Amino acid sequence: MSGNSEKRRVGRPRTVDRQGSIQLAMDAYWREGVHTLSLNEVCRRAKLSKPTLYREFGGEDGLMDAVLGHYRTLIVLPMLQALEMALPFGELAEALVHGMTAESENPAGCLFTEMRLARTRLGPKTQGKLRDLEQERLGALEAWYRRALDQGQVDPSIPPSLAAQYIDTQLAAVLLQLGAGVAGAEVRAQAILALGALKAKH
Amino acid sequence: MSGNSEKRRVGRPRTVDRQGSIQLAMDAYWREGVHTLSLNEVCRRAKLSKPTLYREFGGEDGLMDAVLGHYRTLIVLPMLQALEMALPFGELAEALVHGMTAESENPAGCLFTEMRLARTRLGPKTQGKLRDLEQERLGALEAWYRRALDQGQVDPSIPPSLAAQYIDTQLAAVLLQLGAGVAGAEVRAQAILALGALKAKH
DNA sequence: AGCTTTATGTACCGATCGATACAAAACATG
DNA sequence: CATGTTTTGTATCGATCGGTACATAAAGCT
Repeated sequence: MSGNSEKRRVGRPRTVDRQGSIQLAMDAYWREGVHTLSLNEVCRRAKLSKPTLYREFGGEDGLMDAVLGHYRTLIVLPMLQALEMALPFGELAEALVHGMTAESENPAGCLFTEMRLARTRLGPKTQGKLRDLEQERLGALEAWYRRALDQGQVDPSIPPSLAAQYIDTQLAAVLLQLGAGVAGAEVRAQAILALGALKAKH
Repeated sequence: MSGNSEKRRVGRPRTVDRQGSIQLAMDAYWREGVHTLSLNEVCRRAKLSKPTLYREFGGEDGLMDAVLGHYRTLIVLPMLQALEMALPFGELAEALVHGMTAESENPAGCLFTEMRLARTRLGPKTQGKLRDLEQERLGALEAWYRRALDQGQVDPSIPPSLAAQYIDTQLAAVLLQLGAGVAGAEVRAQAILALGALKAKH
């Protein structure tokens, strides 16, 4: 039972650039919206023929699943890691909001947030990965809040699970407003006001 | 030039029930989502043949415009009038949130909020009416905040225009979460926490 | 070279899309 | 009742949708 995963392969070798296509698809979904692109248009953007998309990803659901995974490693994980920084709650929160509202090469808004808003129209794989991402994010936010709680920086009367949901909601609102074209400064002011509600009264 | 608007009419009289169709269309859009229904399906729900829809409303854009107008008089205006009540800011805010998160015969979420999130996919008339509704709503919220300011109930360091935007954002977040299936109690707790950030410190 | 195996995209499928031409229906008028 | 006028929905349009059969290309094997 030597698990020789390198199975013997003969015939024409693969030439499909999966990672490249995933990147292109992510760009397209991000820039033009998840639900505005038909499958044909997605194929055009990702430089995939339609049968290749079905062969490699099993359909649009599989492609979105892969795109979401790519988005996680590229965007979500770095943001969650930023939560580990040893900064006072208020400062880290402001830094976070500043980072989100700053000018960026990426399109405004957030693929993750957009998908969350219309999850019923997503395939089962994509919905599953979306749920996983939400859990991961909520967990990280709750851990952050608990650490701040230990240091007396936040309001102890707020349950950490509620606080995590609240932060999640507020950060999603930031991205939504940015996506809708609201000016960064205004969004920032609102977000800082909202997150300030969590700070410890003294 | 007697503006006799009652133009002479001969021939077959109209049998189309505009108001009824608008109501049916609103129900359908609300319950099943604005962007999930094809024009054919909308016609089926609204009990309109497709040519009738084009004749009476000029297309889906016109129908949505009419639906949004109906929604305004039915849902938005009563809510804006509730802001006129002579209650302390905090109490009125809580009452508002309670009203929104309470069980209702209407579908969860909000047609207005859903349209705002994907306005780029709406027709020009609908987008225009959407902008008008937003202005009206923001104006009412700002007036509410100013009144509360006069009575020392809210934080004077927050500009009323920012406060109005903030409240608007938070109420939209409430409806979004409800539409996503989050439990009413959790949504309520978050909203009250968020709106509490506006209260005057003493 | 000839054969086998795998990868690839053209070209096509039926269904449905948004949009409209037009004939039948329903009434007022003469 | 016959005629004129307006309303209404059937039946149809070309385009595009998501999805796939199949001929061709490109490699290894003998």
